[in-house]
Amino acid sequence: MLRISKMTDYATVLLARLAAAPDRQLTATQLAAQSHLAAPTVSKVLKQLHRRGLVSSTLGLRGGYRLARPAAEITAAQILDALEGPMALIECARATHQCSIESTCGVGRAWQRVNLAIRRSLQEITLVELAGLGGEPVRFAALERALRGGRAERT
Amino acid sequence: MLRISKMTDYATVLLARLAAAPDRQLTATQLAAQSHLAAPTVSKVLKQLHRRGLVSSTLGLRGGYRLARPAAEITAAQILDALEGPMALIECARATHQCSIESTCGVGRAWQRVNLAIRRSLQEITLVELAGLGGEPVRFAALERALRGGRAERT
DNA sequence: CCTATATAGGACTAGTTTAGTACTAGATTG
DNA sequence: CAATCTAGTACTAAACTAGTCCTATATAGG
Ligand code: FES
Ligand code: FES
Repeated sequence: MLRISKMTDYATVLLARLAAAPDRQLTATQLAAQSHLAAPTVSKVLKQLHRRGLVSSTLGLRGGYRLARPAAEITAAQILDALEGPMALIECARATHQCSIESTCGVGRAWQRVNLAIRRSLQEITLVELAGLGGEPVRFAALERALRGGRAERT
Repeated sequence: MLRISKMTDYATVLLARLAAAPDRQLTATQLAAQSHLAAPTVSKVLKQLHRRGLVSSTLGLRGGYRLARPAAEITAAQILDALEGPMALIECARATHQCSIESTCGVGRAWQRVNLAIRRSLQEITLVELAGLGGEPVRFAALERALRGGRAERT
């Protein structure tokens, strides 16, 4: 179904919260309350995000989390990678591709290009847009350009 | 990991085979042999493809499968839909979206747009390209347009 | 009419993945 | 030194996937 995991979804929500309060340090408990998510789950996701360098943390009393860098520098692709590892649409696209029928089918290569194209598109979407902080409605320039197919359209 | 299921991968391979022999009727066994896949699995996938109207079948002795319509009229999006149902990147994008935090998060909406954009891109990719039958290398016009970002690039 | 060859459909099982929870350890403040 | 945080890991339950198997039905040909 070409879906992302719930964890990744949660991660986006939490990152959006953090992006909305760039100067404050938020604890896992606070974020859980704000997001209406279970505390242990939130904690798990945040730990993962920390490990992948998307958030920075402070230990101890009065500790908490904050974004490791400005929201504009965090992309959808990075979030996906952090939670689910580098994406590969099909098995054959993985690192050690050992597809037995690769020589004859040629399909793998085609999917890989789809893969790459989607990935690059996701790299153009930042947390600012995902969090809806941009002031203007979310806008995926590249993808929309693709969809319009060159037709000029205003607003 | 944003991946498609093996079944969908198999489906693409099988459809590519059928596309390569548009005038012949191929049995599940023949396709299995050509693709180096297990016969029961191939059969299962073909049945699914038939149910979703991507291939037509002939029963009985000397029966078999063929494409229901020209390869150029079968898109990657249709194949994905056939095997996995309409794609929804996140839970909230599903038919009965009952996300408890939808009002406050806004993230769901953003992902939905990503979802839609990817989907439309997949609709521009036909089986001709996936099967590598086009003569020229696979070309995803819309997606590449998106990636170039308006920069002119030759070949 | 009977048999061999195909597809159609569904049920079933094993395996893998995901989601969620719990527990232990370490850091910081006051 | 006690309270409040995060860090890391391990574990369990549930969901999904992949693959197989069984039964029914349709067709061609002897
Ligand atoms: S299915 Fe792996 S390369 Fe074609
Ligand atoms: S997570 Fe469902 S709408 Fe935000």
